[in-house]
Amino acid sequence: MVLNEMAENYYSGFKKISLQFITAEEFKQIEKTSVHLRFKKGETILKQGHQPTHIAFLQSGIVKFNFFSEGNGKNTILTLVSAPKILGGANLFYKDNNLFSIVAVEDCEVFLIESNILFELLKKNGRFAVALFQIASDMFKQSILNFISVANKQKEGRIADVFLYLSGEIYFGTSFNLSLTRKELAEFACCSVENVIMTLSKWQQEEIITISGKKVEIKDINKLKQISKIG
Amino acid sequence: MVLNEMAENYYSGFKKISLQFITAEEFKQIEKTSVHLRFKKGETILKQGHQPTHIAFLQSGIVKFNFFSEGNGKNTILTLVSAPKILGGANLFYKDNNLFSIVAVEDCEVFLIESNILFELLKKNGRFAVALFQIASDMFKQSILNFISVANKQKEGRIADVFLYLSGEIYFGTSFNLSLTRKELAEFACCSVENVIMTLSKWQQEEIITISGKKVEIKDINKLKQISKIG
DNA sequence: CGCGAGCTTGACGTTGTTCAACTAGAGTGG
DNA sequence: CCACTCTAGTTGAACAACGTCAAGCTCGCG
Repeated sequence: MVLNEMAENYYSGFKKISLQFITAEEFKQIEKTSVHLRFKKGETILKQGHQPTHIAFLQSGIVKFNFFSEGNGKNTILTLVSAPKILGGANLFYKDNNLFSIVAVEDCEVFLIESNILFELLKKNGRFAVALFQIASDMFKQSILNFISVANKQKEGRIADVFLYLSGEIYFGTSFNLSLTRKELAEFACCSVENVIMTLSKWQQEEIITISGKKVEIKDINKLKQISKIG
Repeated sequence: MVLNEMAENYYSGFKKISLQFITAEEFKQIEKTSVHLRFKKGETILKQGHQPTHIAFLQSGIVKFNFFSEGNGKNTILTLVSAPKILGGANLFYKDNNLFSIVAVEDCEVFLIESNILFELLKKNGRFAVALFQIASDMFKQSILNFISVANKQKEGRIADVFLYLSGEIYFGTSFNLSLTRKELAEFACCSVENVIMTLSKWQQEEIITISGKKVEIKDINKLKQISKIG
C-alpha cells in the first residue's frame, strides 16, 4: 500500500497532464508497458546513438542533453532540463537514433514509456499530440537559443547566458546549489574550463555573484543581463 | 482555367501530403483561408519578432532561417531549407513570436496557411499532427547539428560542413550554382567573410573544389568529409 | 596521512577577427 | 560609350580573443 502510493506519486505529473486529454482506460495502457526508475547523478538515462524505444518523463531532478563528438572527443551540453518535463524530444520527433545522450545532473526519477504505445495514442488523439509536442519542443527552442548565444557572443556573454538560464529555468531563483562542475559549465557555455573560472573570479571581484563551494548567489542580475546583451 | 491549373500545381505538394491524412472537405477549409505568394530573392517571408499567424509551405525555391542579434547587429543563418517543405516550425510548436526570420535565398513560391485553422485540424486528426510534426522537426534537427558543428569545430571544419550540407540537402549534387554570397556563407558557418574566402582559396589550390563566379564544383567530397570529421 | 579529483592561476601560442587597401563587375547617368 | 559609383570579392598585416599547458592548490575520502 505504501508502495502503491509511492508509485502513484511517481508518475503523477505525467498522469495529470495525460488525463486532460486521454481516458483513464487509455492511460492504463501506457502504465502497463512502462517502468519507473531512479538515476543517480552522472548516470545515463538515454544514450546517444541508441535506438529510441522509449520516451522519458522526468518526474524529479535535473538532466543534461549531452552530445559527444567522436571527432575530437569533446562533450557539448545542448541544454539542461528540470522536472517535471517530457524528455526524449528527439525520439518524439524522429525515428532516427538518439542524437544525444540524456544524463542525470542530479538524482532523478524517470518514467520510461514505450514509444510505440504512446505514438498510437497520439495518432488517435490530436489534442494530446499537439499538447505533448508543444511541451517537448520547448527544449528545442532552448537549444536554438543556446546556439544563437554561442554563435554571436563571446565567452563572457555566453557564460552570463548560462547563469541566467540556470537562475530562470532550472533553480528558479538567484540563490542556488550549483550541481554542475566547472567542466560542465564550460561544456554548456562552449568554452574552456579555465575561461569559466576566470570569468567567475572576475564577477566575484565585481560583486556580480558570490560563490562558496557549490553555493551560488547572483547579487546583480541586471549586470548579468547587461553582459548577456552586449555579448 | 490555365490559372486554375497553375494554382493547382502551386500548393500541390502540400495538398498531396495533407490528403493522405485529411478529407478533401477538410482541405478545402485550409484552401479557403490561405494565400499563395511569390517571393523574390532577398525578400522576407516571415519576420523575426512578429506574431505567428501563418504557417508557410515552401512549394519551390530556397530559404534561409535568419536570426538577427540586436546586441551586436549580426546575422546568423540557423539553417537553409529547400522546397518542398513545411516552414514555420517555430510557429507550429510555440505560440511565441517568431524566433527568427525566414528569407528567400532564391525566388520562392509559398503557400501561407492560417495557423489557427491548421491547428484545429491537427487537434482533430492525430495522424496528421504526428506526420506534420515529424516533417517540421527535421529543421530543428538540422539547427542542432549546425549548433554542434559550431560548438566543436574550427572554421575549416564548419565551412566544410556548410558545403557538405549544400551539396547533400539543398542542391543535391556536387556541382551547383551557389545562390549565397560570401557574407551569407560566413553567417552560416559562423565566421568572418575573410575566413570563408581564405578557406575557399586554399581548397581551390588543393583541388578540393573549383569556383568560377557562382558556379561551384566539389571535386573531392571525401576530402571535405575528412576535414569535417577532424574539425 | 596521502591520494586524487576538481579547482585556480598565469604564461604562451594559436586561431580567427578586424582593418585597410585593392580589384572586378554591374548599374547609372551624362 | 565612357566615367562614376556601388557592391561583392580578395589579400595581407596587426591585434585581440581564446585554448592549451604547466604548476600549484584545496578538500573529501580511504
